[in-house]
Amino acid sequence: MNITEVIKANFPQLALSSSFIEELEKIGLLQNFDKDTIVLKENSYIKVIPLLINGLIKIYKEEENGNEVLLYYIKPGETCIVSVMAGEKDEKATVKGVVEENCTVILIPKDKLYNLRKNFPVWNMFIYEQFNDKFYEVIDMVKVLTFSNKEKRLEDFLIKKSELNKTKTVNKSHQEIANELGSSREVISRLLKKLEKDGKVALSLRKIKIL
Amino acid sequence: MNITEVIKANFPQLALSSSFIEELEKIGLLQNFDKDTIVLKENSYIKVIPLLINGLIKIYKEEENGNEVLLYYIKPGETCIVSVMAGEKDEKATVKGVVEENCTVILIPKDKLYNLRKNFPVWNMFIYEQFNDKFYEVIDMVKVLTFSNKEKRLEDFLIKKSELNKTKTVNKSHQEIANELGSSREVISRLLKKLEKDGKVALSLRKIKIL
DNA sequence: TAACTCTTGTGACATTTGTCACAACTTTTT
DNA sequence: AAAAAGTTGTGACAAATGTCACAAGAGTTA
Repeated sequence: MNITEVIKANFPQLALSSSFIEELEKIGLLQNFDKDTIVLKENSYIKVIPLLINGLIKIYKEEENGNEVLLYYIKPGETCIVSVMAGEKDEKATVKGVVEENCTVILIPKDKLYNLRKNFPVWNMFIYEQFNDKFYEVIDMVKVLTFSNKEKRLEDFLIKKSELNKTKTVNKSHQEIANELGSSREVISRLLKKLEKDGKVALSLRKIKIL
Repeated sequence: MNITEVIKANFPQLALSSSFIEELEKIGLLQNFDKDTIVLKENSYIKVIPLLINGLIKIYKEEENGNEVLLYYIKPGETCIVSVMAGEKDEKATVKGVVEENCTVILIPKDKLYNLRKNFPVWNMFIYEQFNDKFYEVIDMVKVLTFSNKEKRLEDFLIKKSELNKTKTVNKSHQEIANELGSSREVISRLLKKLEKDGKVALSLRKIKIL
């Protein structure tokens, strides 16, 4: 597996520029990360930017008291925009990132970012698009949080997560889901039971099948 | 009032590049918008991008049924990033923008964006920063919506709004606030009464004074 | 000043969500 | 197989929020 190949396969917009691919061959580094690796720490400086080839990364916000909220997932073909920004501005991140499924990534050293921004319009457009996508995802989340109840939020979460998995099941405990959605285990259990009664899901231990 | 002056006064990052200012003198257009002008319509294409010199623009999301959620305000020194993105991608916006306080803006035609992105790293950095700021604002909103009650959300709103106004009062009816926060008038009235009892605000008709 | 419109106050009640307590069930470890 | 650890189910109750109904106040217009 070499960089040119994986870029062409996963980042068609970037592959449009052959000079960009050449550059990436020079500065990029292929690497794997195992599940549960913390790839983005709060309050620490960014050294590298990942381009995700395989796997799944979860980006979330943690409160002082340990509560967390899921913000979004990074999937193959995407990068971590909060890392890009923190890198460009040489600032600390204020969100956390953890590997949800074993990952393969291309790492780009932070100090190469300026050069990419200056010389490769395709890179800038890519960043714009990435930012835009996640921005709208989070905006949509604000909408759901404002107008919908937990049941709808839970349904949204299950559907989105199962789409990312490309399977019809979500393998998480009720407690884990409660943490990601900022709710309590009992509430999630109750709502899941309701969804099961309504014929929308099938429940088993650590496994929710979407029907 | 000419473009070079207002750029230097309101957009220091952009003013770093004299060639950028020159370019803007060529393609930019100073214009005023009155309160309540709709500057960003849902489902319509973008023709111009605004750089805000004076005033305040409200960006919000509207649901099918007419409900709305406030997303953020654009203040002097900022641009409308959803417009920039929609312009760059030639897509429709999915949020709305309305003038909250009479505005002066520099308008940049949409079809000049590619050239700016290609030739002016300061412009790209500016867009990155704008995106980043609003992204974190919305992320913060997700956090508040997830972990805080309406009372906290209302307090946050009042403080943020009064800071933007640079006065200690917010001139809105309870109904208007309820709309922006996606709640009901009665709830907002009750919570405001509570904040008044707690000595945090003083209430009069269409006027909330922060103490 | 009277009528009208917009705005605010408030009680009563329903629904949603959170919290506590505890039982039961599954899987893993010993 | 027994014990332990992790997971799920559920009733009871509390707190927060939404909804309905209606009254009262403040400003505007006739």
